[in-house]
Amino acid sequence: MGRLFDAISSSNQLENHTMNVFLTRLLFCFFADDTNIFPKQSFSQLIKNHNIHNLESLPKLLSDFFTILNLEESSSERAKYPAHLTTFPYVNGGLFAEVLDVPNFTPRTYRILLDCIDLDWSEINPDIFGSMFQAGINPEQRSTLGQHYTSVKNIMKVIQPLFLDKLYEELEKIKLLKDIKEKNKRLSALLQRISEIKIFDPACGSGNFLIIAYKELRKLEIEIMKAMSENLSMFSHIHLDQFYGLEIDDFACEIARLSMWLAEHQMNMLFEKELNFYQPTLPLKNSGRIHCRNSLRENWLVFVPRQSADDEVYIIGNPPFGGTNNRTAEQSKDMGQVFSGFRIFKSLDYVTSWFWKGANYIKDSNAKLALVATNSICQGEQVAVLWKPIFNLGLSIHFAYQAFIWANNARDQAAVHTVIIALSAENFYPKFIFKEKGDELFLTKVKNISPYLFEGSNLFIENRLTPLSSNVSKIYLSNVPRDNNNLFLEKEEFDYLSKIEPRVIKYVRRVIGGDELLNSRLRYCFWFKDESLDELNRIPIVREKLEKIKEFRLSSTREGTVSQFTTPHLFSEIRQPEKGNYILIPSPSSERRPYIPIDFLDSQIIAINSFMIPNATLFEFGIITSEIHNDFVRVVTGRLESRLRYSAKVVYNNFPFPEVDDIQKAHIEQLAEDILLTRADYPAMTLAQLYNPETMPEPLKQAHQTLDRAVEKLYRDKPFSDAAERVAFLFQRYEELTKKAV
DNA sequence: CATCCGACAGACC
DNA sequence: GGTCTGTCGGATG
Repeated sequence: MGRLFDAISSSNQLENHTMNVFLTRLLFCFFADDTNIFPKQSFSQLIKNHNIHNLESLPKLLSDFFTILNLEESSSERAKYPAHLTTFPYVNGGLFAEVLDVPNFTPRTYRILLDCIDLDWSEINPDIFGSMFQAGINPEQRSTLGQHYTSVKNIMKVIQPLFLDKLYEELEKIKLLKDIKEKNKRLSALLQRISEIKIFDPACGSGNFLIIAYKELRKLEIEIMKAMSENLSMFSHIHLDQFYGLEIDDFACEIARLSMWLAEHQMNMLFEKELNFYQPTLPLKNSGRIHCRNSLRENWLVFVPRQSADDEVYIIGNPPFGGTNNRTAEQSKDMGQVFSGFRIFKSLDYVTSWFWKGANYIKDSNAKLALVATNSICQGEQVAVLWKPIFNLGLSIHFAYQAFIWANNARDQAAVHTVIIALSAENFYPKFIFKEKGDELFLTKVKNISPYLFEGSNLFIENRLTPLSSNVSKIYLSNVPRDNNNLFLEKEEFDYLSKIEPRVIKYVRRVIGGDELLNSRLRYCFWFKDESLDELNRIPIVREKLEKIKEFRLSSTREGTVSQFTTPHLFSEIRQPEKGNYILIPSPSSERRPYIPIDFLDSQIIAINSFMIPNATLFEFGIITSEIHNDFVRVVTGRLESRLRYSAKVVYNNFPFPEVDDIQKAHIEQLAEDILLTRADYPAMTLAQLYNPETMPEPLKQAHQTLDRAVEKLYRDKPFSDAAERVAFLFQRYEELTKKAV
């Protein structure tokens, strides 16, 4: 089909929309041929019978053919067309309403068309073919669309807990009724109810969510009808116009509409098979209320109107994600409109726009929402910014899927971790937290779901510039080079330079980022702080590197970087401690480790990609490496996919350190030192190996556990039973401390 | 002026 | 080609 598209567009000058509609019509006809929608005549024959030497008349034939499909069978207009066309039925549904410029066919494109016709279209699965098709057609979308495609499994995670499970529960309850009359009455009422449900996907793409939701409601309807013993309805009560979609891409929109018809036809066939009532597919009804619009610039109430606040509306979908560095100018403008009136919002992901608009749609109503999102909206700096205003609308999270790996057809392990979050104005009890571990699914019923998607209060940890706890050392982000790697030296280059240009060696320092710290890698960098640029430029090797840095900085889109082209010998940001030791905390670091590995370093060693606590004490080391601190990190910190990304403003500065006297402090310091000494017993192991759960030496585990218990005891005498209890305790402490501060 | 993030990126087996 | 785990620099507040 991609070949057909390429062939047609290379030999024709058609508008995008025209091309999209034309291909959609062809697809419908292929499908109609193979599934008996065209009972008397076949489109394939019509095309195949056409004389290949007379291709210039093909557009006229197709154009007439499209007109016929748009003419009611009783219409006198039909008589004006040849007999082999008028045996085709009236299709309607808007698919053939528009008068189209039909493209010309070359012998080559005609052959490709015949190849397409010969495929078996009856087997196509409308829930997935849209995305496949779209990816195959649109060159610039070929690379990205596969990633946005939502599998049926993932769609079910959204719609089952949102409404499907409850409807089936209701059906099962009714089935148990003894009184036949009452039972039938209740079944009719349920039928009526599902015929009034509205499903809305505000970023519907090619319609996956709408199609699956439609099919599932039709299946439920069949079950309801089977349970009825009288007044059996002979037709389906569920209509495509209960399904609403907004989609910015015109082609995706056309495909979504088409897919809804295909799904309807398939469900009609199932309906007939299960209940023995024939459902005519033609003429097509309104194919859902799917509009090609920028969802974020529209008032959703106009597209999905409500008779009253009691209407049963479900907003579902998987809107696009886009972090601050990954948005188009247009998308940033969208966010400006959606979050107008917000003082801070630009650090939010693009996907949160749909949450905020959705939250405003469902507030004070019976409408509910469940959307897929990147896990970053429930971690780190975004949490307070987004969830505070949402909860202030009187909404709560009534079910959630904790972060899971996004699986798609492109790659098994996708490049993002996702969550599913459902919001409603109704305060359900219990609320459900779903957690996937491998192939297993765990369900916890809880009283409240925190914005971090754990059981707990609606407390948010806000960005804080200085430590909440007094008498704690300040933490700093490490140095930032912005040098395009020109100030750095690997071990080999360092050795080489030592030989050929020994006068630069005095400027070289060891440099440590997460990688070097954890894996004991040796890496060096030029540290030209306090050196004269003119002097440095006299050394050819250095001069060459500095030229490259100058060029790199000048080409940056970041103003601050550009202005530093005059100081190419310096790191872009320098915060290196002048003397003494500092604690280095890598960011990020694997979540598999029971503790984030941290270490003391000499100030001569330059830090990058991490956090530094200059002049830190063993006490601070002990607290940061303790289990309770790591528990806190796991809940609140931002993550790189699932990796823990330590942070200053979210984690360290908000962590309620325990209050201690000198004796208690000395005790912690001694236990912290024990850890360092135990590590030193394994000089051949890297920190990554020492803290790998599979290779962590038993004595080191012991030393940590001893420290863990001692730190816990500083908070309260009674031991905690698990991480959840420790974090709940810390949150409470945080709340008290922040209240006091006001 | 300092920090957080990545519908990732790149190394390693 | 899976699997594992952290670079780097822009945008932001």
